[in-house]
Amino acid sequence: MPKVKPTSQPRSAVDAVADRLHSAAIHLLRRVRNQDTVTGEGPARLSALSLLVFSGSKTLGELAVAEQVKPPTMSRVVAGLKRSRLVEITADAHDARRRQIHATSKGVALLRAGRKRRVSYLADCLTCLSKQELARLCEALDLLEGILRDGDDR
Amino acid sequence: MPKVKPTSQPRSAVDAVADRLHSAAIHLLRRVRNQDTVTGEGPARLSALSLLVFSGSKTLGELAVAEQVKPPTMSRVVAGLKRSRLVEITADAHDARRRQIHATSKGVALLRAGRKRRVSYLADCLTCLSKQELARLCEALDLLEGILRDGDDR
DNA sequence: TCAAATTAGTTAGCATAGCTAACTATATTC
DNA sequence: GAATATAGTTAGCTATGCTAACTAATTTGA
Repeated sequence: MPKVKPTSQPRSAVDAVADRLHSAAIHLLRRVRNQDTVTGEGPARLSALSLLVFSGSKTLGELAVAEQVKPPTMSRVVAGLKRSRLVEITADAHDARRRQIHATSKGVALLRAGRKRRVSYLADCLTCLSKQELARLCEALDLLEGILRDGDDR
Repeated sequence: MPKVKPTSQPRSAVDAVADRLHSAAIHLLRRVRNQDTVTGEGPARLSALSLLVFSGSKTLGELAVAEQVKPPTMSRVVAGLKRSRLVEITADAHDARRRQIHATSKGVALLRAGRKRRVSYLADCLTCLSKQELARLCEALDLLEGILRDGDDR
């Protein structure tokens, strides 16, 4: 939920930026998406795998929350990853209902390769920027990341 | 396809920005996505409808190319939009194989309402930025939009 | 001119990914 | 120890992506 704070900006200006941001994000991801198809795994699986590689093993429920998806959906995503031997599932020591999910080395490798491909593609797009422009983009990312971190609760 | 130009940046710096950009775009859209569910139409339909509202009537093939999707996929998306009375389909005067697809006024209204909801949500997220920070984000968007415009050819 | 080739779209059938509802199995609470 | 709550799964729906194979219309060219 967005913070409801008294805004110091004229609403229309904020709206315009919001709209452009949305559109840019859509178009950017549409470009990048095609780079992922060669892995043979869909976006939901890659995203979940990415989380596992980035932040270690998680239970199914934790994954579902992190990916903003319902448990049955994540259950199937994980089943697919397991079928492809990209994750392993082990019992939780303290709670027999829970299942800990870990990326396998194959999973880590696949993710790294995919990430490399995506990043290379985007990086190629960014090489036309000057050093100064790149720094400007970086600053904006700092801001965005801050916004996206707030309200991780939802 | 990205332009292949001699890069003036150290590769690692560009890669890092590319990676952060990718991640920020994913998380941003994941947030916004939930705002769209209330329309009762899925993302592919909303995206196609958006194009129709933004740039007027199109044939099915044009829509498929613009949305980077194969014709059968777009065929079904358009069928869904038609079922919901968000678009109308008319015969092409010059080529009886072609079908011109137009947004209806209901379609325009639905899209505008959805856009308003999305933008409001994002704008709420952005209100915590200062005027200066917002301006910085704006500059970065100028750069991004430039990059995304190049190679619209694909 | 009319047969062949191309082009626009559809249909059928498969996979992934989202959901809810209803279930099983384990933990927790009283 | 019985009731309740929690973690996951299963079943079954929809939407969105694909390819292959089809129909219908247009264009080519002998």
